[in-house]
Amino acid sequence: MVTYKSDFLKELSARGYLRQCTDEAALDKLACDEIITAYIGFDCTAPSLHVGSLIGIMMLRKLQQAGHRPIVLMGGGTTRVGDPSGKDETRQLLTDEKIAANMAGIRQVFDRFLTFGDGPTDAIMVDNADWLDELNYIAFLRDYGRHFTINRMLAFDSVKSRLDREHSLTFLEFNYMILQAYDFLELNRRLGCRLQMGGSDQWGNIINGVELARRVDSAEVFGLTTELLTTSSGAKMGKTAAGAVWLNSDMLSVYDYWQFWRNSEDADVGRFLRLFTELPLDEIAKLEKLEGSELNEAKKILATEATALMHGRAQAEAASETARQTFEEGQTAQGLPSVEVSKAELEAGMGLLTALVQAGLAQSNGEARRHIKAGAAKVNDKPAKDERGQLTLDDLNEDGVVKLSIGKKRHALLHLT
RNA sequence: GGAGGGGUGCCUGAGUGGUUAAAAGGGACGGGCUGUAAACCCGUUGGCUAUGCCUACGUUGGUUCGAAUCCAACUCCCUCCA
Repeated sequence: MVTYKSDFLKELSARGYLRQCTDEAALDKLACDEIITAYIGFDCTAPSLHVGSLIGIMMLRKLQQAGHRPIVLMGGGTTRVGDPSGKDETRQLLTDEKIAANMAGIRQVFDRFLTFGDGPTDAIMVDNADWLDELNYIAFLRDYGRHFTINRMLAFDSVKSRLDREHSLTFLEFNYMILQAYDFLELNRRLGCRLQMGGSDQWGNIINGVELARRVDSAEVFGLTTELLTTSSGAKMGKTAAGAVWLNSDMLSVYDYWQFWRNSEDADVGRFLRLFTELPLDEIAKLEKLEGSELNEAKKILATEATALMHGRAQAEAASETARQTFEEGQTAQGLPSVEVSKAELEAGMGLLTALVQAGLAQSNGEARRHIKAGAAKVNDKPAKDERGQLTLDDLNEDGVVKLSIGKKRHALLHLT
């Protein structure tokens, strides 16, 4: 491992963020000498970011902590084009309204990780629609298009994998990398941005920007990528039974977010502690040395610390307590994700299948039925065998709720409105 | 513009007139073992008001008692030629 002089790269390196860098020696020197302005772009393809983006968000945070200035680039313009990286199929074109709504959802998380404002190291948020929307086609092609060769573009993974797999890649999407490269140039001109960061899948797009800035403005800018977030067993991370691990709490409850981290594989605990918590490294070193079931303590700390960064300490502690009651004491913890039902509905008798679906424990009645058949469904911790079963007021426990479970880990409560 | 090949479920990929809601693998989920881990073993994997009905093999139409399978048009992709 290279030894860095700057606080920024020292920290990133020590915590295992770094994958590739266009010129680490020069970037290291720059980080020592001046305040670097750096950015990461986030496309607005969903109403929330998910854990896959968290590593980037953390990097922006580290950047600011090291005394530099982060830019959050919202891809209001590029989302209208669609990044082909890692996608087999052309993305559905999103409407402008949808993009605006997604952007509003995504913005929320950054306040938790960054300090925004007008100071020299305060974070800023910009939208690339501000400059992409007004580009003139011919002028753009003449000024910038001539710096890109098709030969090179075809060699990029994002393009190549599409072509290799005999999937179509539209000209629209093909332009994505040019626009992303142009973003970097534009941010360099407007805000003096010197560094673009991103996941390793963005490497191709990033070096395009670095190249473009050098060719057009003779500007020296840098690119830096992180490892993609995968589990030790190689799976892409970020999925749960319910879907993606969203960062916004209206998309995924704080409790489920906590659970996601709690369920990390043994082999990932140390790595995740370094990447996604701000515990001191020596403490992490101790935690990851724990063996066997003792490692569960480290997982709990990981879960609580990571959740605290995202949702605040109080909520993280609450999720932790809910989990403790549920798993260690076998109680019906009030903090479990819950859905409300009307008294009338329960009085009339509510189908067990319907209840499981409403509680988000199954996607369809059919799935709920299968779970019941497999013996995975429980009502108030008692196995539910009857697919035609009804829930009534009698099923309310002493706390006035019905606890529904699928398997050992997934629980939800029915509350009366 | 010409010739040939192809479009199957979350993904890869079999299937060339009926027993096909569609082989197999992957992934995912559930059960077992455990430590809310990994590995391993077993099971499940279109929807519904469910002994039935609906939707589904690129799209639309046709042939047939019956079509993912045959025909036609359209569309998209791949390879070669121009």
